[in-house]
Amino acid sequence: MSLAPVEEEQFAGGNLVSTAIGAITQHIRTNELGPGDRLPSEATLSKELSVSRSVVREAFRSLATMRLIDLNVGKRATVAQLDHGAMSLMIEHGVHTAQININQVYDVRRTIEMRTSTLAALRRTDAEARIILDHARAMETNFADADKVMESDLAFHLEIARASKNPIFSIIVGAFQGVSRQTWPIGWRSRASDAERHAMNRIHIDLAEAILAGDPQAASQLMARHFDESAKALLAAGIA
Amino acid sequence: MSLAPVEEEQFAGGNLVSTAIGAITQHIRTNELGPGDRLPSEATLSKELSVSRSVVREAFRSLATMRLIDLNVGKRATVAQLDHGAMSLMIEHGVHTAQININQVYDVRRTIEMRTSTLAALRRTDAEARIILDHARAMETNFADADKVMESDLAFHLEIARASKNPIFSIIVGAFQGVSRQTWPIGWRSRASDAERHAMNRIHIDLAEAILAGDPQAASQLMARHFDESAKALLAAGIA
DNA sequence: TTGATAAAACCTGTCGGACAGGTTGAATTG
DNA sequence: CAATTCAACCTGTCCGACAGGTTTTATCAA
Repeated sequence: MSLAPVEEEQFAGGNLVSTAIGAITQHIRTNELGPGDRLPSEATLSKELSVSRSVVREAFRSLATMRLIDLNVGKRATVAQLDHGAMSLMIEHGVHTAQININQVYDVRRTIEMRTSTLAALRRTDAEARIILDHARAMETNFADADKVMESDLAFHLEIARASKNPIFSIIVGAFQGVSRQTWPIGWRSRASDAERHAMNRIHIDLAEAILAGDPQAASQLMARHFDESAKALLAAGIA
Repeated sequence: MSLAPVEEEQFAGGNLVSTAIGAITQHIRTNELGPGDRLPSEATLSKELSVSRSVVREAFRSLATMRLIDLNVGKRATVAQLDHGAMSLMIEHGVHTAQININQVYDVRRTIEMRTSTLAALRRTDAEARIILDHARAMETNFADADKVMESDLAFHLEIARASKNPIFSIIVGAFQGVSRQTWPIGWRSRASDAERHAMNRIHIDLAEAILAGDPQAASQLMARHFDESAKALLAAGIA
């Protein structure tokens, strides 16, 4: 329950905040805290670590930004549920600072999502299969409204990741949503005709049906085809 | 160059720190800053955003913890290079709070690394191929010292990711290193005999040679076999 | 003019204190 | 015993201060 003084922490990163972060994560582990469990107050940690409240605050805030903990006014900090927020920021930062390009994002997504569609076909509940199919159909229903099509598309991919029952996949797929929102309209516009756009929606529906039918092979193949086609569309738009 | 006052920021997350974080990332984007470029000082941002220095500090610290920026005493903050630090913390947090289990980690790694080995076989430089092979051989050379074997193993996988020339893969593979360090000894011990351990090393060498030979198919197959075998070893140890 | 040196200005890390609200739990009261 | 009230906590934000480390400027000598 008690935390070791700063001097004994192995998490040293030169500054006190790093050690505080180490102490807090250590606290979570040694006490086997889970999502929702409450952490010590800033004042308590401040005393136990012999550092100022500012240091503890910066540590807390850092962990909150990474979504490891939740902060609320008046309430104590709590252990947070996994969330793609931190990874989203990271990916977007990489793209905006020219350290990552769109093709690389597509390659990762293709790799990951071929797997999520396989797993979804094997593990999805009936309810999940229905939701996935609904999203696919919504894309066709709202064909005229590109924004709605995009949101359904994103929801479709995320729901497949959820149905894979592996939270890491959900996080990764979720992390790319921000970037995808920026490139999606380009791909949509760059398709030569409405026929091609309908064809894309068709693949989504076929994929949803493969998952509903519990056919992992077909699901995976369709996902691959979807990405290959999208990459081609993006290439046509000059994103290479 | 100038930052909008807090009131106009769309990044609102209820607290001022979130808006400051938004303003800073926005600044990086609109000014197209890249790794190494300097950011405004805390005092400057404090004035421009009309918030206290504490708020700016928490924002900076948060971004530094996520490795989006680098902080140094006396120096101004700079844009950072991509790094798996943040994702590592996230994954470890997920594992320690029972939101992620080891099988899920293995599934993601298998999925990702089948791809990195494919790409490495296609894109590796000769120097990279040699380094990968060296790591594989080091595992056999240091057979008696499990710790050294492990470090070579980890370096082997990370180098393959690097050779894939997609930084996102490097980040993801790197992010799992912390967790792997904890499970690796279990897998090593759980193998029935030294013969099995040598067999595992053999796969690594074969894989390195497939990458050197530029055979993506073989590389990918060997990586898959490696993970299937490791999963079996872990299963034998009761990690399921 | 130029190049080295010293000083000033700037910057971050940490501390302490202060106050406005929001939250929680305990004492009080009906 | 239940509802209410109040005191104790707690977080969000601000301000001021000071110890070092860093960068720029100014000075001075060659």
